Amino acid sequence: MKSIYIGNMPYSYDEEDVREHFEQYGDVNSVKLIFDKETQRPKGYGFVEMEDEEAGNAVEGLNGTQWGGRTIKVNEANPRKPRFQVTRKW
DNA sequence: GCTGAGCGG
Repeated sequence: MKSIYIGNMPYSYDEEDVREHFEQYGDVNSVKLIFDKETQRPKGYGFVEMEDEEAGNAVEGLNGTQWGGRTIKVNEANPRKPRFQVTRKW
């Protein structure tokens, strides 16, 4: 499983919209969009979890594409704090 | 109710 970073999204996008884009490349395990904890406004970026191959395809296929008129950024996400990553698949 | 760098409310 891989985490994918999505940036520069339109603020109007929600997790369902993101999921639909990524499901063209495989099964989406989870979608997480980041909101500002104080104002509750979307920060315009988020994360998607997919299987490794499908994640690669999705990154290749979706990076630099236009979502609602905005060119989004799609990349493999940085690993989070190691102690919080309890679910490893080794 | 807009805005626009960024890696997790």
